[in-house]
Amino acid sequence: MLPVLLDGEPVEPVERVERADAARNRAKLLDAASSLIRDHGAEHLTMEGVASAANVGKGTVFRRFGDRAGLLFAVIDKSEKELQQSFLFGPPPVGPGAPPVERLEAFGVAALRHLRCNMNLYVEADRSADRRYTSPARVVRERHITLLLRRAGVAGDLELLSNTLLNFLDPMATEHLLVNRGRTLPDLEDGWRDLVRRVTRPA
Amino acid sequence: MLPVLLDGEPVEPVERVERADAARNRAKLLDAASSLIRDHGAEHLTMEGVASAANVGKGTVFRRFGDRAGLLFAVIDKSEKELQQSFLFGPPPVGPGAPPVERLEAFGVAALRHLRCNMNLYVEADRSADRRYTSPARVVRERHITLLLRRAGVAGDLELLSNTLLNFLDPMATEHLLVNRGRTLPDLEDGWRDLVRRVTRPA
DNA sequence: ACATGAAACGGACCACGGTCCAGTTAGCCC
DNA sequence: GGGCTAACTGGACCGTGGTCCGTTTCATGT
Repeated sequence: MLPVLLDGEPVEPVERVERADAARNRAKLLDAASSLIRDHGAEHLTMEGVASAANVGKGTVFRRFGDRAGLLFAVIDKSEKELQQSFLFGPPPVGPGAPPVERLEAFGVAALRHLRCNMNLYVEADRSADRRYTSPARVVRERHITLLLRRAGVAGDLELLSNTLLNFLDPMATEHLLVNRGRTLPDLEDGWRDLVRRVTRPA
Repeated sequence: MLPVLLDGEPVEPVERVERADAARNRAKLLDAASSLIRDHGAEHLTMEGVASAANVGKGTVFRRFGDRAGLLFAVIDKSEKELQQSFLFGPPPVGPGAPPVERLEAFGVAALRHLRCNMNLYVEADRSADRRYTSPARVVRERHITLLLRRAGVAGDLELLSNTLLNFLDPMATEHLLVNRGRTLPDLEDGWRDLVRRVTRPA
């Protein structure tokens, strides 16, 4: 019995398991990509390069990851998940237990530091991206921020405010400030805390 | 007498005049590009297409405009200049004469409406861009916002605050909210005014 | 074991952005 | 006008992201 499809919703409840060879290739490709990135930098990663380093056809890379951004996000995924764990379930102040505004401040600082460690990877993933605003990572972050804002009793259009805060942590924006403007990480951390306070401050 | 070059600064004070044939080709190319964009949308503009529509070699397009983003910015330039005129020299509240916070609010609203009219062009120009943070248009806007914040007596890191405000007006971010999130232009205008108030509100 | 069909594979192929350089031309000085 | 040089030109060329489709491989039912 198939599930009933009510309308044109982008349903995908099937969640087919990946065939063994496919899973093997996914792992080989992720390994190859990580190595290449470590050795030559994400900005020099090419799809053909990954394919041949993994002894696999180019088409396979695209079939597995969709496009270059997809591959890069997959490479990022592991460490991104760790960050998510820390702010969803980890110890305060970034995890649950601290007051919402404090958590918000801590979240941004953690995100900035995390970003700093993987800067070129994040920048590269964001570059070719319509995904920039729809990546699962971003969605999770946005939900988190929105929740904290609500808990902090902030009134107003929380979706827009969340987006504004998230944009402060945007990889390319951050890189621009650090590289082209000579700002430092502590500058940005202070800037984040200040912004959070301004946004959450009651009228 | 040449100007003295102190060190490795990226000096470019020469400002050579463009040769007559070069100027003619620039005009032909801009015309061709505008037509193609009007007829088929900026997202389908190709450099080769522009070249052949203007009866000119592909190399010439790149020589004149550097890259695709450069060409798109050049096409945008005229209307962007009009916007600049309005907030630098036009009538209040967007131009000089109104109190700074009011001008800031009016500026964002004007920028959003302007953006809305040329959405795909701005999005396309921003897409392939490291220029996103260094385009002359952005620099002018940032100076303007910084100035208004200073005049409004806002304390804090004005560079970061300006960037935050500017990012709210980012073409891709705006498009995402309008298209993927179903927000409306008035939503965004309200969001901008609210953000300005939060940012400029004294501690 | 074997048949069968869906999923995965690989690499030829295409489009487009960007580079290069040998040949041409505009402007300037005599 | 004639010669000189820097600027301009065009299009062949390259690298890379992404598609396509004939072939191969896996999983499952019998």
